[in-house]
This record gives sequence, structure tokens and C-alpha cells, in this order.
Amino acid sequence: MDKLNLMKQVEMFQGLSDNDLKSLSAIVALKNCTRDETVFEEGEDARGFYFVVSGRVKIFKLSPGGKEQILHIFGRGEPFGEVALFSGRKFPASAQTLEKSRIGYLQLDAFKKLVSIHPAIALNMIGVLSKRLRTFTELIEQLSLREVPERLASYLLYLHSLGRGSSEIKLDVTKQQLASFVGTIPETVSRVIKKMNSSRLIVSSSSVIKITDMDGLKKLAEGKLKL
Amino acid sequence: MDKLNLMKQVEMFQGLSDNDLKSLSAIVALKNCTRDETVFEEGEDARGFYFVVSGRVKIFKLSPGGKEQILHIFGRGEPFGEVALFSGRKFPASAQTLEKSRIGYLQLDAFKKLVSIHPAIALNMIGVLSKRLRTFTELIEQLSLREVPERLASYLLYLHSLGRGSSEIKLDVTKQQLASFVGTIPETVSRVIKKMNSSRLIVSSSSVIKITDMDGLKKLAEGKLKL
DNA sequence: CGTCGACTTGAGTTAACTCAAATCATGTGG
DNA sequence: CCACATGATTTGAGTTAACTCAAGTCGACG
Repeated sequence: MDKLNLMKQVEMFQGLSDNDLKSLSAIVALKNCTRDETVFEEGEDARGFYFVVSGRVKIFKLSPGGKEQILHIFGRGEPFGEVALFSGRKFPASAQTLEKSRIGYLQLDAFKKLVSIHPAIALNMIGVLSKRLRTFTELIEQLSLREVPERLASYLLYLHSLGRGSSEIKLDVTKQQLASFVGTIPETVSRVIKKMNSSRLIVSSSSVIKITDMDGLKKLAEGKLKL
Repeated sequence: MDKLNLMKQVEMFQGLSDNDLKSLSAIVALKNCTRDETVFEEGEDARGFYFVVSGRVKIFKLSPGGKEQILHIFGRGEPFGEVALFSGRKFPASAQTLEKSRIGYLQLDAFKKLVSIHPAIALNMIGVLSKRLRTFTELIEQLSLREVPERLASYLLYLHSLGRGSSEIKLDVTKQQLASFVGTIPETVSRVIKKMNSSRLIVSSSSVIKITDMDGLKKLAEGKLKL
């Protein structure tokens, strides 16, 4: 796929003419990344911002003890590292690929010029940032006010809502990443999933989870049911 | 103070001419609120956005069990409830005054018109949203990766950084609110502060805390020191 | 001076953690 | 295609940070 078509997939660039996209794509740098490659690290100076062309990227924080909290997992078309451009100058978290990926990169000044010419981009950006604030609000609620089984249930329901109606969920993340996402550790995920199984809420094999009791799972997510 | 001067204090409106501000202030509604008054509740439909003219407002989430997590405490000039305008339509959290306050309110369509006329506002908005994303990133890190003593130490250091060099911190929130902010309960705050006292990191009286060992407190915040 | 809410303290419980070990899964080279 | 090596996952046992619940103390305000 050529750059032009790649750019069209980035929601932030929606509303640009083909012509604009063409000149834009001329200044976009593409990078092929292997699995587990670091794109940037927390505290680094931002010289531009990124977006996922193909593959997946995780945005995360590490504790001094090495525990990880995943903030986002981004896929095709999603921009990341853009907060650093508008506040501070340093990345507030780290970014690493989860698999072989292609990453687009746009220099800061080029992007600023782009925004000044196309105010619509600024509005797109506001939309992107707002959505992420909303997501974070939810994550904070989960971490602070919900217990691990509730968080896990919520996350399974979220994954289910992404799929097409089927009650089967294909986990495209490892259980470790699942743990990092809901703010816990793999052992705890393992134990909770075991309990969900024995409570007949789900049937889980290695990387596929089938929801067998949607109502129960919803009740669990809302804290109205204990395992 | 008249509305015009009030509007000038709102950072989001920086860069507008006096003339623009004047026409803007004509469509701003002002509301006087008593202490503990609800401005909006999570899930409510947003018909506009707000900003603090005077007083203070907390933005928070409640667990089913009634535990509260404060997301922000906003003071003079800070806008809130704006995320709902650009994603979803419903407020992702609730807002309540902490004291007698005056709240400004701007209708959605009026604001949109304003943005379309003055692109600078959109850029200001991006800055505001970015700053909040950064704040949230930190809050998530604290909640997920740090223990209560570390969070409390961080928060005290933050309060200290707001003051003017003095090692005295005047707590302008109750201990309950302090607890809600760092994601714990008043009893735990009480016990941790007691330990900080006996470790000679601080000297605390009812509403004033004096830092007596800045290095120690910093080490505690970084997890390099246990109480 | 008394009342009410905020704060502190104590005792007991528990969810989730750590650490260690066993098991399973996957990809590689022979 | 098998055997092994490596990493992921599970399981068990023990520990702990932080919670709940209950009681007591403090402090501000009428």
C-alpha cells in the first residue's frame, strides 16, 4: 500500500483532500519495526508524533519495581505520542510494538504547519484527545473503585463489544498483557479466570474465551455479583 | 467584577480580543452555587460546558459502594465538563462545588460557533486537553503502580510545589478529600500521616503540614524509602 | 456548653500480592 | 516429525497492605 492510502486510514486526517494528503504523505517517515521494539520512552523529548500504519503498539508505564501498567493498545490508523506536542515536550509514557509493525512519523513543525493550514485537523485532534480522556476516566474508575474480577469482567465485555456478536472472544493479547491492562499480575488473572470458569460465566481455552452467561458477567462487572 | 473581566481569567479564552470577549460574555450564563452543590452528574446529557469563576469544584466518580475517587479539583478560570462536547454527549464524571462558588456556563452551539470563528480557541482547547491527559497518566500510574504512602508523599510534594518556597503546606481540602484524591480512605490517610510524623518527614497539625525532611519525602514518593 | 461532623485509633479481615514450583505451549534444530 | 529449550501460564502456600467496622477523641460553631 502506498503512503497516500495509508494516510487515509488515520482518523485524524479525515477531511483532508487527496491533494493535501499527498503533500502530507511526502513528509511522513515510515519505519518498519520488529516485535517488542521500543518506539519511544517516557521522559524522552518529543520531536514529532506517531501513528500506527500496521501492527499494534502498547503505551505503558513501569513502576520502579518493574510492574507494568498498559494505558493503551493502538492499532491501524491510531495516532500516539501526540500529547507531548501540546503540553510539556516529553513523552508521559513509553511506547513499544506488540508485533511486527509499521509506524508513521511526522515532525513537529511539519505537523504544526499542517494544523495551521487545516483547522479541521485541530478539531479532529480535539476529538481524539477527548475520547482518550474519557477512556482514562474509565480506567481510573476501574483501578480505584473496582476489584480485579470486576475489571476483568468489564474488559471481557469490552472485547466482546468489539467483535461481531459472537460470544467467542479471541484474545489477541497474552495473559500478561491482559494483567497489565487491568492493573494486576498474571497469577491473579489466572485465578480469576479459573473462578469465572467454575462459576460458569465463561469457558476459556488457551486464547479463546466463550461467554456462557452474559448476564452474570455483566453483574460481575457492576459489582452486583461475587465470584 | 463584571463578566468581561471574568472571561479574561479563563485560560481557554486567551488570545481573544476585548471585543470578542465582550460578545462572548454576553452569552455566558453565571450561576451562584452554595457549598456542596451538584453542577452535573455522571451520565447526564451535556448541553454545554462550564468554568470556575470563583470557588472550587471537584470532578469525581463514585463506586457502587459509595467510595469516591476525585479526578480533579478545579479553581478560578479552569473549564470543566468540556470532554462531553467532543466525544459522547454525556458527562463521564460528576461535578460538585467544594465551597460557595460562581460557575460560568456556555451553551454548546454558542461555543461551537465561537470555535469556528476563532481557531485559536481550538488550539487552546487542545492544550487544556493535553495537560489533563498528562495529569491522568500520572494519576493512573499512582493508582496502579504506587502504594498509598508513595501517593500521599507525591501529593504533598505537589501541594508544596504550588506554594511559594515555604515548607509549610496549608491543606485546603479535608482529609476525606485528600483520601479521595489519592485513592484511599480517611483512616488510611490518618495512619500514614501519623507514620510520616514519627519518621520525622513532616510535622502535621490539623490543617497545616510542615515538611521537615524534603529528601526523605522525595525518596518515599519514589518508592526508595519505606515508612 | 453541647452537638455534630471530622478525625483518629484499634482490632480483625481480606483481596491481592510475592515467591517458588510445576505444567503447558511453542518454535527450533536435528 | 521428534526432542528439547524457552517462555507463558497455572497452582500452591504464605505474607501484607489496605480495607471494614466499631469506638473513641477532637474541634468548630451555634
